[in-house]
Amino acid sequence: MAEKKQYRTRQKGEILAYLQTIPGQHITAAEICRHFRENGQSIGTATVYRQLEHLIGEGLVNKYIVDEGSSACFEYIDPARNCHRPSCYHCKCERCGRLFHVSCEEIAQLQVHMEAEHGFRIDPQRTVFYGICAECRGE
Amino acid sequence: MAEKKQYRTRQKGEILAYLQTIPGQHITAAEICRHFRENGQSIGTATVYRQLEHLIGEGLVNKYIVDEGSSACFEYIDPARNCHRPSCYHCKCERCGRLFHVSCEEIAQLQVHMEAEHGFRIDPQRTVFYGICAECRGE
DNA sequence: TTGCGTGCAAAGGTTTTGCATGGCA
DNA sequence: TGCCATGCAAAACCTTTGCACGCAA
Repeated sequence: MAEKKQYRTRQKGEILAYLQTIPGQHITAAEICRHFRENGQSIGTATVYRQLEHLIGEGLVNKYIVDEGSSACFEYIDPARNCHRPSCYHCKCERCGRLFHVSCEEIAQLQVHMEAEHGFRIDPQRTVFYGICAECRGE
Repeated sequence: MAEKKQYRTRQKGEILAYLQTIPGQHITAAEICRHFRENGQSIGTATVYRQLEHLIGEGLVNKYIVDEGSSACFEYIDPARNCHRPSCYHCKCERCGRLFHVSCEEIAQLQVHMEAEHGFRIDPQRTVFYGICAECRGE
């Protein structure tokens, strides 16, 4: 893997800094653009997409396809909180839109089972459980 | 829910009939269009999308958003085989792009666990496991 | 100076929508 | 005769790409 030389630019720094203020939250490329536009520091759409791609490559950001027709969601992953350990998964509530982290023995077991019995090695970083969260079901 | 009156048309019948020949397989709207174009029975793109939407509403077809940039996948659900039982999930290989069905006791158990312990009711229809399939790992 | 990054606009691809026409009941 | 369905094209939408210029190292 050839490590490409990367320059530090204003846009790159600002995008990362902004994402770090909302770790674990879903956000679209368009929303990132809007955030900077409203703060008077406009960043081009293409640049946002290109920087997000870099961050994904560095493992700092995950990308999720949540709905059709709408745009993809990006999420900052705090490396310190080590949220990408093997059995840490994401649950997305289809009603309130919130994103939860789940990490437990049962999921780890399923992961082992899937690989042993079905030959399928799950990628926890990209896999998202969709469903309804406790609060939304209670109401 | 108001049942809308529906007419039986050539296009509707042909789309459903074609999908029924490939139950459990994934196909895009464009591929459906191409199939009919090649058989000399052209059906407009808009019509295909509109009919697929009807079929989704009737529970005969499922729609999956697997990747981004590419088109959505549709799949005929045989009502007799009841393939949308609670523990039927999809696995998408990130390398070869194939989409597999998985239905086993372990996943069903995880589903129960997630609801009991984490209060999260998984929606199997929308959840997709991403990872690497057996063949791609073996090579 | 080198060459990556940026911004704009245009292109690319998928899906939706408007509108006149066609066809089922 | 109603009115849903169709087809075409245009629109809407998200994302990528081409290109000239800017800027970090």
